Amino acid sequence: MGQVEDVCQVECIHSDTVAGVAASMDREETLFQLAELFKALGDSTRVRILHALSFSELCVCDLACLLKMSSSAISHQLRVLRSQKIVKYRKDGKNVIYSLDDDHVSILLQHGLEHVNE
Amino acid sequence: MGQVEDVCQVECIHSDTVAGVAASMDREETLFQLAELFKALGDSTRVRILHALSFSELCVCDLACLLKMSSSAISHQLRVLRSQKIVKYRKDGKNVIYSLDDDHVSILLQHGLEHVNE
DNA sequence: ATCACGCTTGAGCACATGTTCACACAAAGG
DNA sequence: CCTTTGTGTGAACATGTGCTCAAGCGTGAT
Repeated sequence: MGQVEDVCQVECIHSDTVAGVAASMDREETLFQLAELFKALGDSTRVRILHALSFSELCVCDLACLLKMSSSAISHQLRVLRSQKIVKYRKDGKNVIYSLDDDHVSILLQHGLEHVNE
Repeated sequence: MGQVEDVCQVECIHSDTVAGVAASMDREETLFQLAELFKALGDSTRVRILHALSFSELCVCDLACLLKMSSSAISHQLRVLRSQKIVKYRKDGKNVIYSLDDDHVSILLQHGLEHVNE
């Protein structure tokens, strides 16, 4: 024992408040996806990619050039961003041109920047 | 050679566009802090904590009870959220009661949820 | 076809991260 | 005083993550 009892038993200090909040909270799965979304945004390289794409669509090579990183590294990160539908892409000959998927993303970046700038 | 050349040399496909974007981008430090903010939001436990706090202020023990986790684990995560000024707290006797720091946080959660819900 | 180029991907490795455990600390009550 | 309770923190461990390297795939040009 110790790891179970430490969970503060079934009810705790303000059990009525806790019950109310528990009833109001969204589904576990939804919150998990929300965390996955923020996790995808929570990397310096990916933030720089998205910030760049908020000004103009760019191909992988352009991004690599802009961020001074290998195109392999950029491609790996774009894969993460694609998996969360944060960026979309179109093919143009040999190039693959990426852009932000929708304006939700710009809005998130904008509000995030406002928080950072106090 | 190989790791340097792979950086796509100094200029790449659309060098004019890249130059324009490079001129428009925010400071590296700002974007790093933005990534740190999203990183703090990018965890399932922390998202659930914040979502709960969006309904009501709660003490550590309440959160532990609500999320069925040890208060130690909750405390560790609250430390991360404090470091990014995402939550604030006040002391009430033996209890420490946490709440969202400002409405930027609610807004970020809200827009994030909208993105998740397509 | 052959080649070059832009891009993607898997393996590997160094490093970061989340939880548990044990302990320490402060406040309230005995 | 001592004990209990709510909370914070460091070490340790397992797992996750980001980059490099090496390869492979498609497209377009020679």
